[in-house]
Amino acid sequence: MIRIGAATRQSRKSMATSSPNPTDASPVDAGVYDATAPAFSPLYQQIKTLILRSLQAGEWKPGDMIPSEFDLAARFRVSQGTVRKAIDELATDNLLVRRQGKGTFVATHAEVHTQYRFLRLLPDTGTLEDQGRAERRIVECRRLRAPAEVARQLGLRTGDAVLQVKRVLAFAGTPAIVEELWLPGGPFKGLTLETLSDDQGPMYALFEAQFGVRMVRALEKIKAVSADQDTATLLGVSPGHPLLSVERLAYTYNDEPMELRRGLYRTDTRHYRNELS
Amino acid sequence: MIRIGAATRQSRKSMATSSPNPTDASPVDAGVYDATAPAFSPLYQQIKTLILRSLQAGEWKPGDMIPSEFDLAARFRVSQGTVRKAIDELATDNLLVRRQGKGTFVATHAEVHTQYRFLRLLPDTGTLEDQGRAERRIVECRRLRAPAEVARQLGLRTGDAVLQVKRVLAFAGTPAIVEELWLPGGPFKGLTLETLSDDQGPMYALFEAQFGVRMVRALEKIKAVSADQDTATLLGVSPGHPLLSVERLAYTYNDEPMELRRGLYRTDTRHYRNELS
DNA sequence: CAGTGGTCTAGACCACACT
DNA sequence: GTGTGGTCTAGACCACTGC
Repeated sequence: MIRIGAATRQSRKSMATSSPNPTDASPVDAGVYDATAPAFSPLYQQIKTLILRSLQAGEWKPGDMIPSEFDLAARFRVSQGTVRKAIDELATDNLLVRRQGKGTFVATHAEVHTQYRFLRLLPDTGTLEDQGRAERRIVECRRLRAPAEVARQLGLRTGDAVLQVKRVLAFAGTPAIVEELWLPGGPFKGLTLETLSDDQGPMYALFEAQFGVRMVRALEKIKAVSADQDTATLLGVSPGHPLLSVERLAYTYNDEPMELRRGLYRTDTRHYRNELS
Repeated sequence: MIRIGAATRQSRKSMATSSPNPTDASPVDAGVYDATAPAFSPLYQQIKTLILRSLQAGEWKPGDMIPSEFDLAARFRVSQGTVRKAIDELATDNLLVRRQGKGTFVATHAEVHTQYRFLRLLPDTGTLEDQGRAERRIVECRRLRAPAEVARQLGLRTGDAVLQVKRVLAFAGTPAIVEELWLPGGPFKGLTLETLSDDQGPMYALFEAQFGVRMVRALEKIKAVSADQDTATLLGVSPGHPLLSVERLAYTYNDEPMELRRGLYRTDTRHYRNELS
């Protein structure tokens, strides 16, 4: 039954920028048939997009409480249930955190709970607490021109400015991870070895606080490799020792790649944990 | 229907078996304070449990369509919205699959879509289709008594009957994976090397069809190791070659462990893919 | 066409946290 | 108490599938 362009159901959604009244016919409603019309998009999806836009724009920062469901419903001129469904999905994606009785908050990496969402190396025996906090040591922080492959993955052009960081993580004095990071120079202007070294919390928390860059999701490619001479020295193993190679591309809002990282993990007494479901 | 434990809000739901009228005081409502009272459990959670129970009992088998939301609402004497929320969560957990216009179905491993939910080894370049179907070869299938460690992980007693299966997977003629599986003898009574060899589909699909065992989720522990002599021969690499060790404990409904598996993956031209979010 | 899941609303009431 | 998120209902209507 004749659906065109934007919408039957959606006519209501123009409310944010124009009248919520169905009498205001948009161009697409005027009978023009568009074979490439976008698929139907429910109201709550549009609300979700609007909230996401506010997050990106920094209207609410990590850790902030966003307006109540009721307030948002009023702002967007929809029912609370519709806002609710939008927030539900954003919470499922770990962009928002709901706290009953308190409110809904912008997710942040500066919480214990999300602390180990991205670092999946766990001790074979005992608990996380047993191994204590990871001790970090920044080995290097340089500004240079992006090699072709790095540029490609970060969505930059070859030769664009990037930052290269190298660090070692240890548990109870024993080095376990050596990592190399590549960050786009623009968003991370001003990042120095000192900034990184002085910080004690999770690196992604610092990225949020200092540069307004929030990592939202990441893709990892894992391989088994042999330790080369340099890495072997840093990790205290012999050359040739099997190591886990973890290559990560991390994205901020809107699927924009913001960090390329390659880690080499010792897995003698630890393992990379993954849940399949 | 369904209520045990305690409840304020739940008074409504006892309507099926007793009066919905608050005047009928249940023991817990009589002013007795129970410090160990179970936490509040919403109606939709209880519905979820009931549906799960039907799944476990085999009332609806993998691939079957379950009753419509309306029918289930009538059966459980709740509103459609409540059933909806229960089904939503079961669908999120990959236990059910919703198909608009058709119905809601019990998830199964015998679908292309879920085919690679558990096998995460992908080619570094090109697509899944490029590498073609995995060629499977069963090397061994023995019935024996469970070693202590295997028994512990499968929730059996040391010495209980278990099946041990060993197989090799290859892509385009090149072996890439050697796997060893341990299955509890009871649920898998009758499994033979022939059964396994004759089957062409995913192993978990065969488990569903032949033994009524549906794998629902799994936990993997990943390490980097060096190939031993035997493995090196099977995979066509030299001893000492770095390999990915993937140890998986797979669970069926109700978090019951049903399979222990250890795979050794070549990662020269392939990688283990993981999405963090 | 009828049957299924999907969206949206409006309103009532409960649980939880803070003040 | 007030304000927040959480649950539940009842009903309307839309979108998709297949007869």
